[in-house]
Amino acid sequence: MATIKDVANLAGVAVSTASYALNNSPRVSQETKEKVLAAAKQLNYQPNGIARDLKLSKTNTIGLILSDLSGPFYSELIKGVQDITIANGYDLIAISSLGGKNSTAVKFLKEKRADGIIILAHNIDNNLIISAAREDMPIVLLDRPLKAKYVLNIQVDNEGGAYKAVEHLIALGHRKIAYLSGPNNSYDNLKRFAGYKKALEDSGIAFSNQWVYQGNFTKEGGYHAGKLMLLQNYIPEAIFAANDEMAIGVIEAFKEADILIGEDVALVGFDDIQLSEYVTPALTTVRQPMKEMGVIAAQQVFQALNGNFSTEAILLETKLIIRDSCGAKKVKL
Amino acid sequence: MATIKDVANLAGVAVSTASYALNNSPRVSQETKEKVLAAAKQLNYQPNGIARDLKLSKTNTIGLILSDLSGPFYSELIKGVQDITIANGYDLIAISSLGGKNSTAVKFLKEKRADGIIILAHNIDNNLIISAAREDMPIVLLDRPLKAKYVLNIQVDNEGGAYKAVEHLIALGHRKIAYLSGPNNSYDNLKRFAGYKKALEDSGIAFSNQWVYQGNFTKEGGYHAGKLMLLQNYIPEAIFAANDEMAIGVIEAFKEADILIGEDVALVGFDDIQLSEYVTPALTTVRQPMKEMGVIAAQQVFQALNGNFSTEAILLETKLIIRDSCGAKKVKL
DNA sequence: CTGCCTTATTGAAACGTTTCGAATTAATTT
DNA sequence: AAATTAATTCGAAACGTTTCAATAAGGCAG
Repeated sequence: MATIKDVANLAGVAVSTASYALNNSPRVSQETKEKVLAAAKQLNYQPNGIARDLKLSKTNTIGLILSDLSGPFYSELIKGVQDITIANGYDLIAISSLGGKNSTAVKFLKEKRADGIIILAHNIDNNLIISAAREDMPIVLLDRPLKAKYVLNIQVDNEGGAYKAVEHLIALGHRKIAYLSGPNNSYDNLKRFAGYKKALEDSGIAFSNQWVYQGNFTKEGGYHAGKLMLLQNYIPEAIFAANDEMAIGVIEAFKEADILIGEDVALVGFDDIQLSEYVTPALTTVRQPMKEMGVIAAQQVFQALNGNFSTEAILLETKLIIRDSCGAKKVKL
Repeated sequence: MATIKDVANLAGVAVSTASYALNNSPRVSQETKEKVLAAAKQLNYQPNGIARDLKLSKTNTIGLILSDLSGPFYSELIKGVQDITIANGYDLIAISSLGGKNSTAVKFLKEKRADGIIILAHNIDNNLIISAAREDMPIVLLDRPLKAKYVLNIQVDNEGGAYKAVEHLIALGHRKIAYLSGPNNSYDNLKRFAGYKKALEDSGIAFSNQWVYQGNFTKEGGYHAGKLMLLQNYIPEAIFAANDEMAIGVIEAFKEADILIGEDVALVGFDDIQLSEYVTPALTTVRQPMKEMGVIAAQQVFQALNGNFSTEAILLETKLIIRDSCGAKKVKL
């Protein structure tokens, strides 16, 4: 692979002039500029970006860390982030935090391989984030609050969203409302649980622990929780699932037992993933403004890179999307 | 940020010894090793990965270039690739080819920012791929054939898959079978179209150009094509859509006109995206072994990095997944 | 013709690592 | 005690850029 040195040699100039010429600096004459460009072309010269990054201590790249690159849930988020990074002339790369201690994500954080980082991955440690964030590598955290220097916070109003969902179920006349829970170490899950409890409380419904089922945010988890309800022969009047994937699992489990969701039991999810609209019955759910979140996250990164660190956490509103699984439409008829 | 030089100073040793110590080389005594490690800890030293990459001319990273990071279609592929890269101790980063000439993907290719590249993105130019591929950066191409040095080919048997799908429709008694087409510059689409035509031919059905509708591989495209059929008042007996997203668009269009898919008209898609199973009626489709493709692609990269360049293109088999939209299940009853 | 400003070019240092070969010291063998 | 070998440590070069400060060459006014 030809280096700038080869180009300089072929063009008969110093490497510094070659560099200036290639970067179109006004310091160099038109004549030599052409000479250098010709040489570069002849040698099929491609600058070594890594050397450049090292010299400039800048990568021109924003890293987006996700807990699992393959989740369908992130599409819109990525789109939002991408729009802004492209508009700012930066590169975006997506990184998985899969693999724990020596995941690519951890390496990226430690070794400052990007100029800014956006994280939506519960399995990245707070301490790592704190020690990795620097003035020239601000970090935007999307799934939990963390007050630290060079760390920015954006959250969805999980508690409010859950409140809306459960309030809706209560308005439909349900009292025995089960909570299908995500992992307990998930901040999102905790907040949604809080919203659920608050809604019950505000309506004077006593909360009971036996209404809580663990589903781990996965479809399988939801399926098993549904099966468990059936086995225990305890079917609640309504179920609030802390995310859509689990809700879809429940639908499958109940379908196998010929229990009609939206009639025999009401169901509401959270997230509004693409599937939710297509599943039968269509899932009533709480929509998160994922694209907006991506846009704002990226904007925050660039603002921070320009020295404006907004200190206060941003809270994004959710929206209840009423479809068929909660039975509301039938009630109205 | 502390550098290795600072560490060496604090530990009172030369930079080279510090380096050896940090890399746990046997050349350095236990005693100094501890001294250096202590100094590193005290300074919160983090090695600069970019400098390391430059020195070693190696990034320990595999790049996966996708035309659109946010497509739901890639989940399984990514999973497969990820499994193998992690197993080999490499990092994986996903890159979008969005943005044309100065997309991140192009930069990655030109500047050799990864040790190997996997591409599933029709908007990356053949010439770019040819000039970017090198012994120390092999490229695996997933969506089209390209014979070039250091370029490896893996394809899905698009033609065979399409053939199976159309053959199935013919076996169900249909003769007037429409083709819902993807973009004409897509190799995948061309192959699927070829399979469609061959199946017709082999059954002695004359092909007609008016059976071809353009849907551009998008749901909207499929929707409009469906609407167009309705407007023209020409409903075929069966439709073979060159991908699932278009098929789902058709379902929506026909649903609005109260035409029953699976009864009034048979429909088969291609890809078996996650949605296909959940849509109503569930979509009969041709499944691509996406995860397997990812696994094999990654394996090929590592083999190439070890000097074994398999020259022959790999062709992966597809599988017809029969669900409700083709009406086959009803026929059997 | 000297001195001074422009303009164009250059050499060298720097970014933060790794690693070769040499140098120093300690240990072992003869 | 001298010579060889082994164990440590070190200095310097290298990876491929960018950019500062210095130099060289013209051009022009005095």
